[in-house]
Amino acid sequence: MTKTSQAAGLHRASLTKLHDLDAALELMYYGWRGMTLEADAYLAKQGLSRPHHRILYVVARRPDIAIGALLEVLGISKQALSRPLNLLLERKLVASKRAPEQHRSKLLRLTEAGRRIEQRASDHERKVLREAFDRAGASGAAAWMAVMEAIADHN
Amino acid sequence: MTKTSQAAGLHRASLTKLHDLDAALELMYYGWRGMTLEADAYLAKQGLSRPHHRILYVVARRPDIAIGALLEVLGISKQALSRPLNLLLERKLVASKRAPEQHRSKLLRLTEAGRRIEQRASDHERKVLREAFDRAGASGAAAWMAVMEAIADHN
DNA sequence: AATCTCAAGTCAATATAGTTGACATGAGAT
DNA sequence: ATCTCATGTCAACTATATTGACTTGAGATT
Repeated sequence: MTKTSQAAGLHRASLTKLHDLDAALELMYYGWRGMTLEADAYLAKQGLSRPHHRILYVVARRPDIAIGALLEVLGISKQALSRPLNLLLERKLVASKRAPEQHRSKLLRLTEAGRRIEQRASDHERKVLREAFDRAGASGAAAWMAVMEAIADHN
Repeated sequence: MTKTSQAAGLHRASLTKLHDLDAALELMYYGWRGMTLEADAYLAKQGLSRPHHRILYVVARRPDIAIGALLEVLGISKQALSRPLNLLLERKLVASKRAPEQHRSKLLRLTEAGRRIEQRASDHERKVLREAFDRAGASGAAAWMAVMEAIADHN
């Protein structure tokens, strides 16, 4: 977890392009890495990682989400959720309470500390995007969004 | 590996946006998923997965690459490389030979079968990109590339 | 010839992120 | 009383990675 290593050689290795879309394909790969690199380093310093961040991100945007709904949004099994979520509960980054009327479900919310960590981690990612959008201008940013939507929603 | 599951609930969950860049941030996540979904399904049918594809992709574009150089490009440890690479060698998707002069290093190349699988897997990814670029037009595609480069090289 | 170095390979232990299956619990609904 | 439903937990497993320690085989150096 120390990650002092050569940070995955990722200076966009110079590979021969066999197809005209190879450059775009590689950009998707390195783009993901570029966006998450600093956030991951910050999270690692907190003893957390990507799955913890995903939980924090979703709970921040859906306060009082039930565990079942969280599982659906994240698309993982409840057993896979339990470890990272329990860590977040232990560290009091997430708080849970029973629903007042629907006493069967447990509702999740971020604590102040959880909100702070979520915000800082996501800020690292948004900073990278903001700088890229600033360079590209408003029209470039809009075009990027349109292309990404087409890719994301493809089928 | 069967992945018959509900494919990770990934219909871009409707989350409240706390920041104006949240939408972009989520698009990066779902974009990666959208691009790789079909390729991963194809690879799984072949009993392979992402790390195998990364190896095939790099070796296809750097014929006669040595193992040490491959490790650098991939940014992983040799122990992490050995399992997937050995599988590819066993299945004769990758062939290795000793360098003629520099007999210490082992040079890797794709076989015909390896080339075919690499091409098909990457084709799935390129298809998604091509459709998105077609919708966005040449200027949209260029803008996307420019933004992605800024994100990838951010550092 | 003996030794040093270097690329590659392998063994063991560990971490993380996920899976499925089986079962327990506690509360509401019938 | 029992059924259902949301949650929680135990166990066994898989895949992908890590570090450390060591071997092997070939070339280079002394």
